Formats: sequence, structure tokens, C-alpha cells
Amino acid sequence: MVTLKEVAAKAGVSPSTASGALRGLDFVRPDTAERVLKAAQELNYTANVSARALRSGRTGILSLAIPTVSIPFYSRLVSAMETCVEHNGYQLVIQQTNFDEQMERRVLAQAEDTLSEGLFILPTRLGNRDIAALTQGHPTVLFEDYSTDITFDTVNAPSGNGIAKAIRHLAGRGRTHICVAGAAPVGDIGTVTKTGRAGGHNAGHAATGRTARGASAGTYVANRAVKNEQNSSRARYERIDAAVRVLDELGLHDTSTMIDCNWGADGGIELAHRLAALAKAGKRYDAVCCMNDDIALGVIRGLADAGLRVPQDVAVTGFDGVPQGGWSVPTLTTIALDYEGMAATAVAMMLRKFGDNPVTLPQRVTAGFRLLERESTAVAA
Amino acid sequence: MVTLKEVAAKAGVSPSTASGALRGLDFVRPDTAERVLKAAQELNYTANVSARALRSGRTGILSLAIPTVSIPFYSRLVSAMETCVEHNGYQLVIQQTNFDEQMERRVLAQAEDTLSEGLFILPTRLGNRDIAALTQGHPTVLFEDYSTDITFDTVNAPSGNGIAKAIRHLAGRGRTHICVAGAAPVGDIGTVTKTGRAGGHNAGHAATGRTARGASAGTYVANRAVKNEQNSSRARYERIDAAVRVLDELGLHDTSTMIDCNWGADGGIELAHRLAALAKAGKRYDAVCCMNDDIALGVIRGLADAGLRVPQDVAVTGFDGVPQGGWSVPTLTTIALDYEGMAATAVAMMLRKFGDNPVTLPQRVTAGFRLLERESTAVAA
DNA sequence: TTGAAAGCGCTAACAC
DNA sequence: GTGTTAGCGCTTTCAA
Repeated sequence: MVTLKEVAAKAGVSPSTASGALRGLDFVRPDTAERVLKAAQELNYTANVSARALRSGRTGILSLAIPTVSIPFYSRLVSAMETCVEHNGYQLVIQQTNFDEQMERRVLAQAEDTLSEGLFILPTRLGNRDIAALTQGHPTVLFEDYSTDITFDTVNAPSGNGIAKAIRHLAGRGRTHICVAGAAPVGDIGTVTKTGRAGGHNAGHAATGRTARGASAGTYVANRAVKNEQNSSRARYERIDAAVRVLDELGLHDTSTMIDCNWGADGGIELAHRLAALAKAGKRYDAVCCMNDDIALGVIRGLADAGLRVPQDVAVTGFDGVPQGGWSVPTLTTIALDYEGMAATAVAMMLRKFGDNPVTLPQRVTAGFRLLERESTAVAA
Repeated sequence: MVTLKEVAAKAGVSPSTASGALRGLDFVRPDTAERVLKAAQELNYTANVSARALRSGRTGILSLAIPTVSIPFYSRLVSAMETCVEHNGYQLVIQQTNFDEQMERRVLAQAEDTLSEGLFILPTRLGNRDIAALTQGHPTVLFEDYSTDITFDTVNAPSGNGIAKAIRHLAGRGRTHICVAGAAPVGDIGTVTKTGRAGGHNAGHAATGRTARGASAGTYVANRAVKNEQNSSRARYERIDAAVRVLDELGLHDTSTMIDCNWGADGGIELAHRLAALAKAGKRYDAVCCMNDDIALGVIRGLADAGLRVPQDVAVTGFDGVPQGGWSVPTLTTIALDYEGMAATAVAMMLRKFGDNPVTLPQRVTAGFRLLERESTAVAA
């Protein structure tokens, strides 16, 4: 390995001058700088990053902990994050936590022990009390934190507003019997937290056919305590809240229902089968508002199994705007998220911490979104 | 930040002893070690990774350069790689090259300038001559390199064998007019390299309706020179080769065809529309063998547009075994890859370089696969 | 078994 | 402008 010292020697200057020249600092005379550059070139010199890191305290690495990269929502987020981080001159380490509490703990606990200068994490099992305890002041930015306190800089998907928009869209299409898929009715909240797992493997068990009645906004609010105590899948609650409120507002709570399911295609398929069975039994729903695109794609698949047509018999909406919804049969109406915007905001929040500006209080930013109207809701009831 | 020196002071020993104790070296007396550990605990000491890296030369970081993480094949691979790398005590940096030659160059050129101890790269634009020049001996493992020389340790998908299996499967289902989607006939190879882009944005333009006749194995082999010179999408050629050979062997080259398209769902959709037009004109194909799952999902979508039924009218196969094929309508018959196996092999190849074992010659490993029979080929012609 | 001393390669004060 | 000097925090000889 060729060192700075050798370059300096070859260029006939001191290491510090060489250092300055190589970093383009302007205290070096142009011709000197050129000589150094030439020497470096000839020796094929490349700075030792570890040494630089030790000296400067900057490693140029940020890390991102998400459940997995193989679920479309997360891979879109990772993709946007990598691009954004790279544009800011950093590299991105990824860590998959697999919806597992221990892995989330480990990532947080080891954050300080790592070359990483800062951690982005999308927690699914840990509350921000735990996170604060583990993170010990290490620069941290959260994704999808909906807790009542804002203790960390956070970037959230527009869960509430998005779901509201989707439901209004369905209602606007004349749908009156809406099944909210992936959200349990209030009475089941405890159950949700026990079995619920975004994209996970537990069989979703739901209080099928219950109407949202008992889950009116008022009732639900009373359950917030439970919600904060049990820190499972967070976006879920935000979306349930919104769904309940909008259904109430539209006067659809008697005809509609909320059914829990896994937040993956498997969950959607299963739920669709259950819906088909209900239809046979005379209880028809003419729309399914899914808590994410994977569920929605599964629902479309499951309805096809049962010979129910989308959108003629049942309209379906998703949430996230993952690419796959653009070429499913039928294509999926969804709430498209601004991934690039989310990434840009999160990275900006992180870099702000490194500057020597005064420290500001943590903020929570909700990403922009738009309703992507496609085939799965193209027909009015 | 609390340093080793402080821990040593608190424990009443020297830094070197403390260092040994913390790393569990056995020259330290047990009770001394315990004292050090206790001190470290109390001070909440955590070793400075940069310093350790500088001293030891080991950063514990590996990096993976792939076109993008938002295409399912790549995200599955990234997911498997992250898990595997983590199990081996390393962290994974990802870098998206976006099917762009300059980005691939940059990643390779900067590899040495990075905290990363080794680079995994799936090149799409660079030949391994270029790669060798840029990589300068930095530990490197390739994915998807099919060039004639084996100059790097490489892990490949079973492109040839996989496509062959898919085509045999279609033939076994009585399909005789097979369209190979995503592969241009020989005459167009030059064109492919100009416009072809895995998952990219160029509109695929194809010599529609040409049969594979002119593209028999013999003819094709003559074009290998071109193939090696132009290092675009590599898996492509391997798969074309196999397709041509098997179609020949099955006596289906007169009735079949090869049509180029983008390696994304958009390409598949477009191609399906073209196929539908051909069908109207009396030229029917009863099967489409796609070079990857994204194309296949697009083809299914595009055929639906035209009212052609899958699998009754047209059978469709994919390649890669991405999760989405498991819940499409219909579900997709595909060549499922062993992602975990690919990752394990690639990581083992990398770690072997770090050991002090004798250096062996580079190897090329082809991953295992199996045919996943699903609905898209469930009916015989 | 422990400690002192010497760096790993670089950057940042400070002097010249 | 440039060189000298002094570390960043750790590991690793080598002596004691």
C-alpha cells in the first residue's frame, strides 16, 4: 500500500502539504498541488479511509435498518434511500431486522459500535421509549413512528390521510359495503398486537363480519393506551383510526367492516376467500380497502379464485404505490407514496444533526401522496 | 467518547492489558480481566471501530453493487446477501449502478477507496477485461458473468439449463409455437446490445414474427465474437443460446420465434400486444417463454388486455422465481432460483480470499434451480 | 502476567 | 505557502 508520506516524498513536499493538495485545499500553490497530484497519480495512491476516519471522525457511512428488502414497499424505500445517501457523498449499510424485536434491539445497541455515523430505522416491534434507551444519543432518524410523543426526527407515510382518501374514492364510486383489510375492529386490538405482523407469517384470525359500528372513532380513542403500550406494527393503528373515522363520517359504518389479516399477499388471499364465503352466505361487500399493496394484490388473486370480478363485483384499493400494482390483472388503484421525498427528508434530517447549527427539536414529517386511479376501482357500483 | 485508556486507568492496568482483557486474550489473569470488563461496563465503553480498523486493516464491511434494489430479482438477491453477510460477522453496503456504465466504473474504481474489504458486483455494462483493469486486485466476486474466460470468482444463475427446462416443459404441455420473449434472433444481436437494457427504459424494438430458423445454433455460434465484444446484458446471451439449441433439438425452430423486449414488465406488456396483433393476422403462438419473471408478469397483463387467456390460449413461463409470481392471476410457472445458495457461495468465495490459505484459481459456480409449475402452464394445448 | 513504547496513515495546529 | 510536530484510539512488539 502506498501512503501519503511516499507521495509527499516523491513530490518533494511534506505530508501535510501533500494532504492539503490532494484534498484541494486552497492554501497550496497551484504548481505545488499539481506536482503532488502527479506523484499520487503515478504511484496510484489512494487514501487510507480508516486512517482518515480515525482522524476526522467521519466514516462516510450511514445505515438503514428495515424489516426486509424483499417486500416491495421496503425495497422501494431502500432504493430511494441509497440513491439519496449516495448523492450526499455517503454510503449506505443495510440491516434487515425481519420484524423481530431482538434484531431491532441488536441493531440499535450496536449502532455506536459501528462505522456508521447515523442510523435510519423503521421499527416494528420497539416503542420509542426502548429506542431512546438503546440509541444513547447516537444520531437516529425514524420511519413510521406514530407514537404520541415526538422524541425522534421521523418520516411517516401519510397513513391516515391516505386511507381516508382511498375510502372516499370508493364511496365516490358508489361502494357502500366496504371491507377494510388488514385492520382489526377495536375489540380485537389486543389480538392484533399479539398475532399481527406486517408481512409476517402468522395466520390472521379475525372477527369476520363484524361491522365497524362498535369501532366508532370515540370508542377507538379509548383504546389508545393499549396502542401505545404494545408497540407492534405501527402504521396499522394510524390507518385503522382513519378508516374508522371516515366510515363514520360517510355513514357507512353499519354496512362496512374491518378484518384483520397478515400484511402480505398471503393475508390478502386468505381474506378474499373469507369474503367469498361471506358473499355466499348473503353478506356481500362491494369494496376492499387494503392497508397495503401486497394485501391488495393478494385480495385480487383470492377473489379471482372465487370467481368474483374486480372491479365489477368488488372494487379494491391498495396503499404504497409499489410498481407491481401497475401491471397486475386488473391494475391496482392505490395511494402512491413519494419515496424519493421521504428519503430526501430523512437524509436531510440526519445531515442536519452533523452540522454545527444549533440543535433543534425533533420533527415529524408526513410524506406526500396521491391517489393513483387504475382498473381495480374503474367501475361504479 | 470513552477510550480504552480511561478504562485501563479505572481498572488500574495499562492500555495494552486492558486491550487484551477486552478481546478475551488468554495472557491476562482472570481476575485482572474481570476488573477490566467491569470498568468497561461501568464506563459504558465501546471500542472505536475506526481506530481498530486502522490498526487491524479489517473494517467488517463488504459491499454489493447491483443495478437497483427495486426490481424483485435484485431485491431477493440483496436480501439473501445481507442475511448471509451478517451471519458471517460483516455488514453490507449496497450501491445501485442503475444499468449505467459510468456508475459501474465508478463503483469499481472507488472500491479501494472505501471502508469495504471486498466487493460483490453484478455488472451489466462492463466486460471482465474492464473490470480487471479497474479492480486492481481488490477482492471481487462477480454475479452473472458468462464470458469465456473465468477471470473472477463468479456466481451465476442457471441461465442456460433453466431456459432449456422451461422450454421442454412447454413442449411437454403440447405447445409447439413458442415465443421466446426477451431474446432477439441472431441477426438482431447488434441491435440488442444497442437498445437492450435489463429492466431499463428503452422501447424494445423487435424483428417481430421472425422464426428462430435463421437463428439455429450453428449460425448463432458464429456471432460469439460480437457477443464478447459488446458487454451488455449478459445473462441474455446465455439464455438465447440455450433457447435456440433446445428449440432446434425439439424440432420447433420453424414454428417458434424469438422476440426482443425490455427486461421489465413494460417490455412484456408491449410484446404481448404485438403477439395479439400477430394472432389476429393469423400467426398464433401458444406459449411465451420469458427471460425473467417481470417480463412474464407483463406478458400475462398484456395478453389479458387483448382477451387472450392464460394458460388456455397461451401458456407463459418466467425465470427467477420472484415472490410476486406466486399470487399473480394466473400464478406464474417459473424457474425458481436458489438465492440463499447463491449468496452463501458468493460470500464463501469472498471470505476465502481473506484467509491465509493458498490462493486458488477463480471459479465459476452455477446456482441450483427448480421448475415451479403453476397455473400459467397448467393446461395442455 | 503485565507495562512501556512504537506505530497504523492521516489531519490539524502551529511555527516558519 | 510550506514544514514540523503532535496526536486520533487502538494493537502489537518487546522488556520487565
